[in-house]
Amino acid sequence: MPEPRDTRRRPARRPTINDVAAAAGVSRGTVSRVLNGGHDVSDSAQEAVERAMRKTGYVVNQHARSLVTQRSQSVAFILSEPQERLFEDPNFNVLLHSCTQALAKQDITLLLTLASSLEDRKRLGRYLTGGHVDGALLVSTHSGNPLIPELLARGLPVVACGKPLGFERQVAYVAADDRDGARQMVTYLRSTGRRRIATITGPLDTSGGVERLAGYREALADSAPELVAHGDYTRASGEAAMTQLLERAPDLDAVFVASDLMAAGALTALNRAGRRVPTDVAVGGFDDSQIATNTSPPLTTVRQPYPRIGAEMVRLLLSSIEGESPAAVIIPTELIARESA
Amino acid sequence: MPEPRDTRRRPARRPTINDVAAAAGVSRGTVSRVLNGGHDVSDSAQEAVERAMRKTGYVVNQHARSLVTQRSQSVAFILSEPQERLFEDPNFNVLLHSCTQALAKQDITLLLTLASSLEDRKRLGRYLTGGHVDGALLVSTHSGNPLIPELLARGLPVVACGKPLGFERQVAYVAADDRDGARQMVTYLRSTGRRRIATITGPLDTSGGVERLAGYREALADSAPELVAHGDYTRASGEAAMTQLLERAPDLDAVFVASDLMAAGALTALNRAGRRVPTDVAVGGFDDSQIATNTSPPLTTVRQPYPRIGAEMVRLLLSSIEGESPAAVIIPTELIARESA
DNA sequence: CTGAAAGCGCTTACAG
DNA sequence: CTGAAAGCGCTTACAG
Repeated sequence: MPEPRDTRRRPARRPTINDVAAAAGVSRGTVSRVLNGGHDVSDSAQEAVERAMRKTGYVVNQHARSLVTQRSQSVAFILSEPQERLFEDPNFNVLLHSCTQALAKQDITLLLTLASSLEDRKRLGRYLTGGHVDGALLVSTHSGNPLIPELLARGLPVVACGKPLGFERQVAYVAADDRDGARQMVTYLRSTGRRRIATITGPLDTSGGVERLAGYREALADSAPELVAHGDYTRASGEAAMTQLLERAPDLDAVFVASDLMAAGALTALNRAGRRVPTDVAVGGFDDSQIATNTSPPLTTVRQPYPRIGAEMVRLLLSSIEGESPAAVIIPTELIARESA
Repeated sequence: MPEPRDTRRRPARRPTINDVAAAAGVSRGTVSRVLNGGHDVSDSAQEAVERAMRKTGYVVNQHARSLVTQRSQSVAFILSEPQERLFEDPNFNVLLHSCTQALAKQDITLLLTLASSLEDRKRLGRYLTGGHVDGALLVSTHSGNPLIPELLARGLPVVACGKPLGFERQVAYVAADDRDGARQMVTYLRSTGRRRIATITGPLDTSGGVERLAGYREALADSAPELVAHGDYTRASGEAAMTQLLERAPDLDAVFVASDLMAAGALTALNRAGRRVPTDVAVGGFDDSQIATNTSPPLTTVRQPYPRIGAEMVRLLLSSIEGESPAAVIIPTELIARESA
């Protein structure tokens, strides 16, 4: 009969700074100095420590380090959206990428956290304020999100993408110039001779929803209520809103849609209704995401410079972690003309 | 002239266990016992501590706690894929969701980490082995992924989704029965009278790619090489592979595609080539993801039970954290007949 | 340039 | 049931 094997792994004791110090024949203080940039350390000591670290396979214990420095060297990227949206909307992808890049330069890890349900948000609040992260990037902020006041109360540095409605003064944020972008688009549509210009808005509890609608109204002498329909940034909502608009205002000759993804949905509805784009109806989007070039016809849209937005968010967050008070950065948008309008 | 305001926020000192102890008139030990389940604490002490915690706004410092318990109460969900795939493929979404659910029950936080570039993987390796997480869920594992040996060497508990090629014995994993699923599908296609059955495989450095191809071959008396084309699980690759197959074997009357997303791409190619599905060509997918019901026609496919896969992964990871040795779980698959075959 | 020492905020045997 | 004390693994003035 085979001897019963112990199936439990013995969790190997990790080498500590003491092991390294012993192996290198120096004090823990010197090892620590090497770990933290090697200032005030002689070449010979530096070398001995480095060799000892390799030999022992030393990896710093972040908890111990964080306990004294009060820094975790990581920040959270918080998506408080239903998970489906995260995966449907390429904007998140692009923003995530640019934030990761910007943080990597500072050797800070980005933790992606999802907070779809209320339950999730509670756990997340505890996690974030437990010292796990030095700050948070808040991505899609609907007004009434309970996470904001909680993080604020705990003093966690936060930077939002888009104006955080209700917290404009207290939370740093980076936003594209939504209002001006919408205005540019509508002005452009008018310049091409369109007269019955409808709009599909984003959710009105987000600044993107509110501001782009405001820009639309500003650019129009008179905006008829039947020309305004609402979406929630999903493709399906764009399709539904377009269908609705066609029923209410069959004579419309243009539509400004507050996101490319919704615009793609609107194209589907127009196509089904037999309207040609742009001959019968001109369509303008917003974002200039990857979608804009994949639709048929490709979308005329308003570019949100996400790489820059991400970089600015990171910059603001790091300075907020250093104690700077919350600032707002507004980044200009640009009209990109393609074939849909 | 207005007095220059100090724009720096004073980082408020967080209350510690000492503040709570003082406010409650007990020792730190007693506060700690309340924090850790309240065993061996009198009702009156318990109550006094709870009141003191509310009053002081106490939140436990996780670093201090982790330093002594050697546990972080969080695990990483590692996606070592280009970010685009994460966002394109709904499987990740579903798996992520089920893992989050399963972990939430244990009050463990899930950290989503992306490791697209080599640079990312290095940073991540450091992060993960620095004690930040108690274990890792490895999601899309191509053979040759350098993260696995690194995590292994550091003794971090790891569970993979799909057989981790090259590490089957050393890494716990959960996989659908890929081979049998493929066999079922091909057998089904034959049972409906198809004779020239092609396949579009997944990447051959993943177990899903290898095993589904093996199942396809097993179910066929003789498989001709011109009937096999390769994809990488993206939609575009499915479309390209189908185009290729139609050129090489214009007389094919069925195709088994190793993922629903690639199958959607294949449908596009078939449609463009004027082949009717399923009249001219039957198409079988794999996954039974959301895509399967959205294509036209809806896909006949093989269901991977992701909710169960996620739950099993979490179970294995937790027991691995407890010191259990790596196990493998194979979950049966099921044929779902719809209209494409 | 280097070491000894204090301290970060917790948990957990150990006595009582 | 409770307190005093040791210790988790680091960093950082402070002396020298």
